[in-house]
Amino acid sequence: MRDAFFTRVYVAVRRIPRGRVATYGQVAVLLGVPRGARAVGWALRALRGRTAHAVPWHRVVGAGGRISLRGGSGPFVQRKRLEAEGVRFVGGRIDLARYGLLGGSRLRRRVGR
DNA sequence: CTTATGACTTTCA
DNA sequence: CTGAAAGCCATAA
Repeated sequence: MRDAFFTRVYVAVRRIPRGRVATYGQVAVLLGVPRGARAVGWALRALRGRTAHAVPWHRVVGAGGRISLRGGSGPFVQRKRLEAEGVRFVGGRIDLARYGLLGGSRLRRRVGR
């Protein structure tokens, strides 16, 4: 089965719940390619030219919760969309511990500190 | 098959 | 923290 690698990426990204984000590396791991972060980016990049796509690409960020997109209005759009879903940016970064795909910690109920 | 590119990640200075 | 370099994957030419 050598179906398009893109399809797998899109499926994985679609699995990301609303209000949550995942890193390229995480998606790559889910696909079975821990080091295929770049490949994931390549697949998402292909969406740019697509008109209709049900892929929440804005939920995919770089390591550390930082937007990897560069140039153009990409970064701006992504941030805007994430904020619209409830994702909070702190210092231009996202707290993966909370909004991360595997964010064990949930909002509300401060763990203390 | 070889090169080049890129929405990545990690490490070192 | 910022910047450069190397490593890894998939695709295009």
